[in-house]
Formats: sequence, C-alpha cells, structure tokens
Amino acid sequence: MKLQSGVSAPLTGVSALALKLRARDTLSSEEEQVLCEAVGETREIRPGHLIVRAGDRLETSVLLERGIVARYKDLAGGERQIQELHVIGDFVDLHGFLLKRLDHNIGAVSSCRISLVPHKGLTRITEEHPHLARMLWFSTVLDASIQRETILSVGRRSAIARIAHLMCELSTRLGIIGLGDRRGFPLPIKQLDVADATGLTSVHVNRMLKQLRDEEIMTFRNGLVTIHDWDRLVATAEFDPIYLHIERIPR
Amino acid sequence: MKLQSGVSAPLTGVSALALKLRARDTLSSEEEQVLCEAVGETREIRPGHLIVRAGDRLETSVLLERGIVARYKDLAGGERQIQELHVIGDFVDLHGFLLKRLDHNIGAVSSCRISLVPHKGLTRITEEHPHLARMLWFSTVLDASIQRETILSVGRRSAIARIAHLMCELSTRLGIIGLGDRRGFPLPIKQLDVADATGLTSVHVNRMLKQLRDEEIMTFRNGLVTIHDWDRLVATAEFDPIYLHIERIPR
DNA sequence: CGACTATTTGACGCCAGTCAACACCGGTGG
DNA sequence: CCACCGGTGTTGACTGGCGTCAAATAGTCG
Repeated sequence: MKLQSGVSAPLTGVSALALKLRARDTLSSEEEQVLCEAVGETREIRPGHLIVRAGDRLETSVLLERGIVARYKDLAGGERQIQELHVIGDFVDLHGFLLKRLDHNIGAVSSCRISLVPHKGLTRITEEHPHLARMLWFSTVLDASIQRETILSVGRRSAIARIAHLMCELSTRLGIIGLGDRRGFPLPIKQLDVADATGLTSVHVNRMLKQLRDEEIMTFRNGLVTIHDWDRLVATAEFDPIYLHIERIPR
Repeated sequence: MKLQSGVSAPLTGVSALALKLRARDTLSSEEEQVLCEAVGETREIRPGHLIVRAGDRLETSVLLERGIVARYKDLAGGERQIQELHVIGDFVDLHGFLLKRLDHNIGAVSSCRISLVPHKGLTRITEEHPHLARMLWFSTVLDASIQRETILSVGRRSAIARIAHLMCELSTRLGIIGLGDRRGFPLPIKQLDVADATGLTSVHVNRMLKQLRDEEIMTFRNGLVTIHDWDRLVATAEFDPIYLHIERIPR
C-alpha cells in the first residue's frame, strides 16, 4: 500500500491510526510507511456480521477502515455486553497478536471496511522497529484504559451518566481523527447497541435518550449524535478525558 | 514470620511472574535472569495505602511480591470501582510503562510488598529482547482480557454470579502460582473490597455470601475462601477460563 | 402498499440500594 | 480484669432505578 500524503487525502485506516498515534507521541514518516507495508488485503463487512469469533486461532489482526465495530461477549441467557466500540483507525484486535486466540467476538455494528494485517509483519516490527512496536503496544494499553473506564461506567454510573459518558468518549475519539467535535458526530448504530455497550436494556436507553433530549443536552437520531450542551453532557457523565491519554510523550 | 518449608525456593515476584508467563509460552532462564536484573528496590506497603495516584508521571512500574493490590477509580459521589485485583507476580502497572501517566489509582488492599522496576530497563528489554518484550506485552493484554470479563460481569451478570465469578477467577489465577486450588485460597480482603470489585454494595455482597454459604457452594470468612462445590460455583458464575489464556503458544 | 425492523411509551415487578440497628471481635487503657 | 471502642460483618424493613412485558408508532425497503 502506498503512503497517503497531502492535506485532503481520503482517510484510510493507516492514516487514521497515524493521527491517533501522533496525538500521543511522534511517529516518523518512515514508521508510517512500515505500517502501510504491514497492511494486507481489505474486506467489506455487512452490519451485524461476525469478523472474528471467540476461540478462533489468529494469524492476522484487523485494522478498521470504515464503520463501527464492537468487541462483545454473550452470556448463556442471551445477554450481550459490548466491551468496546471501535472507530476508524483502531487496530481492533491487535490484542490477538499476543493472545493468538481471542476471548471475545468482534463484529460489525454498522457496514464496515477492514484491512487484515498478518502477524508475521507485526513480529518483524517488534524485531526491527522497537519504537513503533512500543507505539503499537501503547495502542493496546490505551484500549485497556478505555475498557477500565467502561468498568467504572457499568459498575457505578447511573443509566443516564453511562450514556452521556459513552457519547463524550466517542466525540473525543472521533475528534482526534477529524470525524466529530463537541457539536456532534455520525454514529451509525442502534439504540440496542448503545444498550449492549452500557449494560442497560434498549427500553431504558430509549427513556434516558428522551430525557437527554428533553433537557436539551443531546439528541441521538438517525445515526447522528447532536450535542446541544457539551458542558452539561460532560457534567452528567462525569467525563474526564485523562484516560484517553491525549498527550504527546516519548513512549 | 513463617518458616519456609519443602524443597522449593520462596516465591518472589519475579519467580511468580515467570510461573505465570511459563503457563502461556516458553521463557528461557536467560530471559528470567534479564527480568531479575530489571527489578530495583523493594518496599512494604500498609493496607489501604496508595501506591500510585492517578495522574502521576511514572518512571518505574510495580511488581507485586506479596499481598493483594487493586486498580481503582472513584466518582465524585465517593463510589469506588475496583477494575482489577492483583496477586503475587502481577506486573501491576506495566501499563504505566507505555501510558507514562496512569489514569487510575493503584492501592494496597492487604498488607503488601512491592518491587519497583525502572522504565529504562524495560525500554532496553524492548530493544534487546524482543521475545521477552512480547511476553511483557502479552501480560498487559492479559490484564485487558481480564478487565473485559469484568465488564461482562458488572454489565450483565447477577449479583451472586459476579461474586462467584470473581472467586473462580482468583482461584484459577492463584492456582497458576501455586497459592490456591479448587478447594480454596487465602484472600486477605474485606467484603467492602469485594463490593467495590463487583459494582455492588457491601450489604448486598454480605447477603449473597450468606446465600453461597447456605447453599454449600463456598464460604468467605477471615480472609479465607473455602470452596465446597467447585462445579456449582462455576455454574453459578458461568465461568469459562478461556479468557485467562492458559495455553502454551509461541508469542 | 405490506413486511419488517427500530423506536417509543405505559404499566407493573423485582433486584439491588438505602437506612438503620445490632452483633462480633481484637485492641487499648483504666 | 473489664469497659470501651472502632472497624467489620449481619440482618431486617423499606425504597427506587432499571428490567420486563406488551402494544402502538415511525421509519425503511422491496
């Protein structure tokens, strides 16, 4: 794959990943090129389809090019819990590079495009590009940090705060790659997906969304989040972006 | 202090870490030696004391030598959520090696002994020992995997299942380093800590522990977990150890 | 238009939270 | 030796946030 350059180049998975990493450390153009070369074939996935099944042995990892992807597990009774929602440029199952066998499912929430990155190339990066390897390592511990914040949400936040927090987080993460801001962002998912991501039922999510709308804090409709009052949304959520580690530090 | 008995050497942080890693891949004795050399000074911590405060800049990471340590966050209203409980041999904030600034607190739940591992030595490992570096990377994604299972617990499991699941997990993790089995294990923490780890109140934890006792599934008393019926505990929890990745695979 | 999915709303129930009192236990000092 | 104390565990009565069930409405696509 060729390196994208220029101000208005279309956003690819690698260029979004580069934006994400450059918000946290410097990434040389050589390193970006190494990433490009590690990327293999691309696939289109339809909404609702499984990308990786829990328990499968993995030889490749998935880089998200377009759409929304979820990591999730189901219980025997059918209850589903989404553990993280992924956006463009997320190296979705880089965890699988080390785990070799994933413990959870990865599925397309919206219509998606993904790229497959063979583990062989990643092993080479750990051998020949230690700083880039640490950046990839960083991106997995960033996932872990996001997942820890989710534990706090589902464990201790009220229903309305969980939803508000999810929206603050997605606004911030999408903002880094230029796909959203404090006034809103596209979010092509269903209320049921929000419920599965927050540990609630879709009925209750609907009630809380109505409350957020009635109080003129935010609206989520037709796959679009419109934020009317960012400050009150943040206050409702008790959102503190420190856990997203948006700080350029040598790593 | 109790006398060491038997032929085996006393369990140190590094030897417990080595046991943990060798349950997942081969670790050469040279690599174990490199780990030993990376370890710096040792400290005793009293129960309830903070080890790392959220937001601090980090130059060292913590290896747990003795006791139980928790990662946790608090909300403004005082609600606490423990995101992971750590046992001997856990490289508690190896995440901090990449994050540089931790997003959560790390505190001693019981009386503890910890070792400090300077980041400089870890950077050298990533430059000179890529396989060992991948093993350390693995241990951070294993933490992430454990934390994802916690999201499932607090998001979708019933109160009694959350407690049962925590006990199944700790039994298994302690079993790897020889400190527990399916009949029980020492767990020097309070019911309030169990509540904070499961997203419940201590009152309700107490009720659920009584139920587990009355149904002769398990007893938790005086810092000791006694499992009367492992199979029913597993069934209550819907515990499936796949997420602990206890499988020797080249990584 | 019809079939289907997603959203919305209301009525009602229950699991876990809240509040409060009491028991237990080891430690401390009179 | 006992009285006292603070921390932890235990129990009961009551509450409430969120789940469950069900039905109506809106949106979408062939």
